[in-house]
Amino acid sequence: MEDHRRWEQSTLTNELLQGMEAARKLMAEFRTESSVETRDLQVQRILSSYEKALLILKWNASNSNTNSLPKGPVLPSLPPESPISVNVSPFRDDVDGDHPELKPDSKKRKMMPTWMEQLKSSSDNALEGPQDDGFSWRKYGQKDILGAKYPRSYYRCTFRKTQNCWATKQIQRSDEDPSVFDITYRGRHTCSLGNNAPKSPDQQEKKHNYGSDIRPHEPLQEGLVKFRNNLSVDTDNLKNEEMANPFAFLSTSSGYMTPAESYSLPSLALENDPFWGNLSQTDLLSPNTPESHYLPSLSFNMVEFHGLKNQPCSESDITEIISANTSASNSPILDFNFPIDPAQIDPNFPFHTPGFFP
DNA sequence: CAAATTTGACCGAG
DNA sequence: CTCGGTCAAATTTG
Repeated sequence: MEDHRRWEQSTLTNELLQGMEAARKLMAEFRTESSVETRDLQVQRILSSYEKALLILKWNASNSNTNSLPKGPVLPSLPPESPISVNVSPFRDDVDGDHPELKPDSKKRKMMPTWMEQLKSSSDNALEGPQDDGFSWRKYGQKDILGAKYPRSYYRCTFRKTQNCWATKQIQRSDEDPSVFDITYRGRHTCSLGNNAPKSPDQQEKKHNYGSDIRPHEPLQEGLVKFRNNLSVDTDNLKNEEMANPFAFLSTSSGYMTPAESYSLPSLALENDPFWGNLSQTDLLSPNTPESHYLPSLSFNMVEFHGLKNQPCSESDITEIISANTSASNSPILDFNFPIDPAQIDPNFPFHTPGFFP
């Protein structure tokens, strides 16, 4: 409780400060003749910071009187004008108190933290599938799923062998909207990527073949083409970078910080700040990155399962939650469920600003 | 050549 | 048996 307050306080302050900082930089950059990308980056940061701050405030307000433990997809409304649609709902985590990371035996596999996100590619990427999420995955299977139109792809962390990282994910194209991908993550990253370890750029993998499921299958093309037509695309320079951020597990405090800040941070490699660790360092911090791809996606919707110990869910529960969320994706819901310790300041939600087009 | 993907076989759960 | 998930040999990629 107290922890929460302190956490909120510092996060809020932090976000606002960052927003201000970014705004200043932006101003400076407008004077000089800086690149569009740099400006975008700054704007991105500003928006992100303010959004986070707002969310925190919202959440705080709606939660101040009730108990601090939210359960389920309950969060009162966010500002309706908010372009973001984030939905976080608890699911499960490692429940047994032992050391799960070490041996995710087939049995325990089910007990791994699992969460799901649903994201929509911009029309540019509609055929490609979701963009790189900052990790490197190796596809190990593909299955046709019973009532589903599109096959499901199975990925595991590239470093499973070398670093004993057992994170996996599944990607499945949505039936009704081919540009929407349901991504289910399972297990945390324990690899260097997940640990926010500095990583040589050349090691950074970029190409993902999510689109491969489009190949030997049937009328996909036609549906996609149609979709393309429906969406006017002028978003040429817009690369959609989504970020699945299981922030309930997050522990570090990097993220949308200024490069200086990020670098100076000790970057506590606590199991789970995979996303922000990577993104902030590899993507955000290096203007020389060929692709500047953290521009807003058209829509982003994440469902996160975090597992309350006293509230075990079954697989069927999951799907229920998911579909529920899916259908309600227009009403942004946020359910923070942080077992966070106050020292961890900046969980850095992957909020985007889909409405923003320069 | 190594590393990533493809794809049918395999396996366990139900 | 079916289904979803994984394995692993063959193939592709770079």
